[in-house]
Order: sequence, then C-alpha cells, then structure tokens
Amino acid sequence: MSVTVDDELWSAVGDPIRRRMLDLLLTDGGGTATTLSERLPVTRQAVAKHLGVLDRAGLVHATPSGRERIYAVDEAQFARAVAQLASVGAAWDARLRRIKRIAEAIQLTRDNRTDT
Amino acid sequence: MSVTVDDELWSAVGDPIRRRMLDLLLTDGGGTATTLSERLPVTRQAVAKHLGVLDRAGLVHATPSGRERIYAVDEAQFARAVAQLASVGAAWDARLRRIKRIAEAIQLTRDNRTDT
DNA sequence: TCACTCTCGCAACCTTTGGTTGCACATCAC
DNA sequence: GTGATGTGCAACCAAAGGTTGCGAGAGTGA
Repeated sequence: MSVTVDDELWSAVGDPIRRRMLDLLLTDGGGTATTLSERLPVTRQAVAKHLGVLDRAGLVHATPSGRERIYAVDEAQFARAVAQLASVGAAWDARLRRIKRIAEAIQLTRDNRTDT
Repeated sequence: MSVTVDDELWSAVGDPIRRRMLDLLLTDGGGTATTLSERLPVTRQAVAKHLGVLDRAGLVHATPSGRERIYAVDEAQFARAVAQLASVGAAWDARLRRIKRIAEAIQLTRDNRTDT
C-alpha cells in the first residue's frame, strides 16, 4: 500500500532542480535547455539531462523548432502525477490519524486500569 | 513560491526504499536496522544509511535500548512533512487550473475575433 | 567467569546519478 | 559564405546508494 506510485515519477519530482524546471516551464509555457539554464544554477548540459529524465517520466515533451528544441509540460501527465502525490500524502495522513486514535485508546485503557 | 519546502525533506521522501521504511516504521510503531532490512530488498548497512538520512531530516529518531537502536517516526515532524508535500501539490494543482482557464479565455478571444 | 551469539558501527570498494568541460554539427542572420 | 547561436555526444569528476568484511559492545547460558 502507498507505494502504488511510479517510482520514476517520485524520483523525477524528488530533485530540486527538476522541480524548479517544472515551475519555470509551467510559468513560461515552455522553454529550451538554454533558456532554462539561464535561470538555473547549473549548466545547459545538466539541464538537458534533467529534461531527459522528465521526458522519460512523461512529464514533459519536446517540440523541435528549427535549431531549437522547445520543451513543455505534458499537462495531463503532470496532473496525474500531482494526483498521485496527493494520494500518498492522504494515505500517510490517514495513517497518522489512526495511530493517534490508537494511542489515545491505549491511554484510556491505562486510566481504567489505574482506576481499578 | 512552491519551493518553500525543505529540499532535504523531498530528497528524503523521494527515495522508494525510504518511503517503504517510513511505511514499515509507521505500521510497526518502530524497528531496528536489522528488523527493517529483513523486510526490504537491501542489506542492513544500506538501511542504516537510509536511517541516517531520515534522522538528519528529522523524520525519525533513535532510542538506544541495550544492544539495539530502535528507530521510530517522529510524528510531529512527519506530519509537518506531509503537510508540506500536500501544499506543493495544491500549488501545482492551482497553477494547472489557472493555465487551463487562461487557455479557455484565449479560445474565447479567438472566437470573438472570428465573429467580427 | 567464560564462551557464544547477536546487533551494531566503521572502512573499503563498486555502480549510478548529477554536474562539468570540450568539441563537432546544424541552423539562422548578415 | 561567414560568423554567431543552439544542440548533442563523449570524457571526466564528485556524491549517493549499495555491498562485503571486520572489529567491538551487550546480552545469554553452562
């Protein structure tokens, strides 16, 4: 349970650079490795590798345009990814609540015993 | 915006082994590197390293007990982490919705122009 | 007490991943 | 055609995840 999620997706989103890239691509509606690298603390080649990772995870796709390769977020896939993140978060949250309830129940049991 | 989150936290949760470890610790209420490694596809030492990462991220803490070191999830910190994940998910979701709305607005503008 | 067993931590080593530089090739603009 | 710009590929480096091997405490039992 809870790890029904594609590991590739988590590791794609787990990297801070890749999260910023997704942010930039969403804000600007698209971009190339070069334009992205100008706004990131890494070189163009590093950005290109990250774009490769995101591409393999299906989160972005490239559109060749002349000598450029314009990348954009695949919104459907990205929405699915966000939904999966939310689902895992919700599962963990539910589990925490259950633990808390059990802990309180045990406390009650202890109180009863002390009473007796 | 959106990357207000601790990068350490994301990378801690980004690893599939560490997610399963958190799952196991939550389910069993605690465990040692040895007991965890019996239920994971990696060696005890690898688990110990992951526990170190989770510890430095504040998500778990160890309690020495005789010759064992029992690790348990720090529920408060973990709850904070889940909340941050959820918040980033919500931010991305909101951004997607806004993009969709803008796209529809542009479509309407086009339609108007065609009308004129 | 002494031997045995279990659990742990440390060190050495390997592989993958994120990052860099350097270079060759294609494309646009003049 | 020539120069500037954007891309991809290859080699190289450092950090992270993983393994094996070993030595040192902490329990257990004769």
